[in-house]
Amino acid sequence: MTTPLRADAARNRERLLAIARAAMTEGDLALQLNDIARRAKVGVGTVYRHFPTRRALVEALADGAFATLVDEARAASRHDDVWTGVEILLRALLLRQVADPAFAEVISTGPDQDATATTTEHREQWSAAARVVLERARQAGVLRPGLTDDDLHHLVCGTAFALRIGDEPTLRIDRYLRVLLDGIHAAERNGVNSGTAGLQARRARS
Amino acid sequence: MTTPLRADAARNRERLLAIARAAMTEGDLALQLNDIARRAKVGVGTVYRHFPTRRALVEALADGAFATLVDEARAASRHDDVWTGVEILLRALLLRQVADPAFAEVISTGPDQDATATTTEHREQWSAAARVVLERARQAGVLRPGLTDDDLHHLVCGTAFALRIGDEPTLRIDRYLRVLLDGIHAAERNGVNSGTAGLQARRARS
DNA sequence: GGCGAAGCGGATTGTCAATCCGGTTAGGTA
DNA sequence: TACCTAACCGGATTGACAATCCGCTTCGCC
Repeated sequence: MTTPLRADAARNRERLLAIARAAMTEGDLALQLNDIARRAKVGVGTVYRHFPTRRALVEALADGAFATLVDEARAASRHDDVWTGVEILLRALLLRQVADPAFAEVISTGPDQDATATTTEHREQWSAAARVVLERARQAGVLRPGLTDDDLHHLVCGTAFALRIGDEPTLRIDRYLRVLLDGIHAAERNGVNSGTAGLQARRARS
Repeated sequence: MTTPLRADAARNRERLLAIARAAMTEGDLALQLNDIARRAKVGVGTVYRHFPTRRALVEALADGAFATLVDEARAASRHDDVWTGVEILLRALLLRQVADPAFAEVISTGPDQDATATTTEHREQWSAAARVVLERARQAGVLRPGLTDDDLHHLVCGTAFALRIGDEPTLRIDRYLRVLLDGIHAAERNGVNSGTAGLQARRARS
């Protein structure tokens, strides 16, 4: 489909990615493309040829993390315990975001027009794998009713955002994740499978 | 302390705020100051005199909502039922953010150097009022142990973020809030006050 | 070692933030 | 009313950055 990159081009591409990753990791979320070019000792044109837009660069940075996540999601769907599968799934989605700011940016914004083919594909693979895990959980009645796949996706992204505010995100991961998991677990309330009843009862009170 | 504004200055200030609010409400989160100036038929200089930085303008926009929130927090601390107080408190924090993007931006970023005096004061009043509600809840044992005031603040901001992703935020407010509230409620798990034990047991499993 | 396609660089244009200062106006005083 | 000055206004200007464009260079195949 795409002719393989010429040697020098491939070299430059890697160099740019490496430098962009470094910049982003050390906190420069703005990722000024001119700046990246200068640091990479490369013309601006080269940057824009490889990554026509800032978003394209960020997506390229996120590719690795995204692929890993898809694997983790598939592994989660194979886990014996249904609920544990959900925990693994959501924890993976959260950890990837904490570890990789570029990935966090991509995953917590809607699918973009003119997104990379790779990213689009990853996105589909991810939601397919996640759907399996979550649907299993719904069948087993361990997932709070009324929550869509998208809801869960958003809530995890929200949790990642919560971690980004304030210091020492990594120390708070488990705490926040626990809150989320308990919030979306059905069986935790009123003994067994309370289903919608529990939700309504509580809602009426507030 | 500050000499009262001259008539024309006050007029301009109000006009700028009105236009900025309109711009932000209709989705222009970038808030380009030159653009605001043009729309208000005013020189750029005027904008920068009143609001030395973009952040200052956003804070000014958020002032009203922030004041309201402080009132709501104080009301929550006077509520008979301790847990209901918590629900009211966090729901108010969430609703204000959904309703007012400027406020959302201010509240979900750390206290800024060179922040407005008003904003700083609001921030203090808010955390004082919130502290009362949350401390009461801790005493009563209805709040999950191990969560600081800041944690709760962050989690609500995260929930607001989750709502901003995707369509129809308002329709999802109750659902997401319910998840959060159940996640931070202690008494919901294992009958009564499970305390840290419940947390540890579940953590060990995952 | 020659050739054409692919890649490169950086000058350039356009946009917007932010500053600065000469001109204007409000509103108090006589 | 007429005057005065501190406060305020406007927009030209500077600077930073995004994004494009095109003449030159390099790769790698024949």
